[in-house]
Order: sequence, then C-alpha cells, then structure tokens
Amino acid sequence: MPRTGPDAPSRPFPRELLAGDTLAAARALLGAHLVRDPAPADAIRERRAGRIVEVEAYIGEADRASHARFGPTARNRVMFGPPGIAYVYLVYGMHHCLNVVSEPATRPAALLVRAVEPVAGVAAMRAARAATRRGTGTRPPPDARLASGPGLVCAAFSIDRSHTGLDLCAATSPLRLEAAPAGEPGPPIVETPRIGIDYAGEPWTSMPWRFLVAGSPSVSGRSPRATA
DNA sequence: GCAAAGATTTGCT
DNA sequence: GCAAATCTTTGCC
Repeated sequence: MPRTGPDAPSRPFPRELLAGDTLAAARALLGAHLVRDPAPADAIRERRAGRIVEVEAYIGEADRASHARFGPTARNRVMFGPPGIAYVYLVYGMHHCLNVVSEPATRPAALLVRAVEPVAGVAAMRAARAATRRGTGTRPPPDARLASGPGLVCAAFSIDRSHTGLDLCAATSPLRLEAAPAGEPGPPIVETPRIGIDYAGEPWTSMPWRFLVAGSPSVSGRSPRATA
C-alpha cells in the first residue's frame, strides 16, 4: 500500500484535536480533507474530497455571533454535545452551512467550514452545484472555485440539515474528515475577523477567529487577493 | 400567532 | 456597489 498518492490509506481526523481549544482546532483543521462517499442517488457516482482552506470559530454562549448565544435550542443542540459532530443549518432560506462541533460537551463551540479546495470528484461537485436551485450561475466556475464559500461547500458536497448529528471523525461515516496526507507540511495560515456577523457587535466582530490557508485560490470571496 | 432577521450568493446598475 | 432570492428560527404580543 503506497504511503502517498490517491491510494494512500486515509486516517480519520483525530477527535482529540477538536476536543480542546477551538482556536487550536481551527488551525489543525486547515489542510485536513472533507470527504463524501458516493451515494446511489448521485447523478455522478464518485467520491468527493476537498482540502479545507478556510474555517471560522464560534465559541461559547457569550459569543454574540454564535448560534449558541440563544442557549440550547432544537436547532443548535448538537453544539452543546461532544466534539467531531456535524452541525448543518440553513441560512437566508437557501444556503446550508457545515460546522464541526468542538470542545467538550460542557462548552458549546463549533467551526464553520467556509471553503475547501477540490481534490477529487470535481465532476460530481459540478453536478451537485448544477442541481441546486440557483445552479452555478451563467458561467461554470473553475475547479478551484467550486466550493469557495460556506454555502458552496454544502452545495458541492450535497450537504443539508439531515447530516446534522453525523460523526465526522468516524471512518465509517459517508461524510467525514480525514487527516492531511502523511508528510504534508502544515499550511501557512492567515487570521482575520469573521465574515457577515456585524449584528454581533464588539468585541465579537473584531475577534480574529477566521482562519485561511494563505495563497489558496479556493478561499471565499469574489476576488480573493493573493497573499504573496 | 406574527414579524423580523439571518455565520450567503448572484446578477444587475 | 447594491438588492433580490427564500424560509427557518427566534422573539415578542
């Protein structure tokens, strides 16, 4: 069995890296892979995988930007549970967003997966994007832009609220996280304030809790600026 | 029971 | 640069 390449053995993402400090977990998640096995209902039956290049941290009930600010509710209850679990919600009535629950069950926290760089299953991603109501727009995006935003990640990977509660650290889950390929160095990381949370007010709007892989062509944004 | 807002994306001006 | 699309969740009466 080769140690690198498409047939390299994959390792589930270690749950212990999500069980502690969420900011450390955010940095650890960059470079890891999001993987979805093919399903019978897929238009194109192939495995989809992408390298996580952008995440945001939402930490504790005091964080006025976090869904946990309401306390436990029917929607956010998994945030108050164990780490490694998927929390998917619908935003603006049309886009789904994928979160990975972090920290022990005693503290509500999660990491929003904001962008991934496609690694495998690009055709299936395109088909999934095209199947959404708004499709892929008037022009097909380049491969690197197929999942370059939180709503786009879920569209490209066919993720919706039914995935909430799924264990992303289990090797048997159809949707899961896998550790970065063996030998791959940790990516250069840029930290910025979070996006789209002006409603939260200070100090939350200024907390540098958005983490990006520097220079990735797949980070969110209309015209991502190269961080040379 | 109803009103308001939202962890976004796209297209048009 | 701005507004529309679209519907669930939360907050208040």
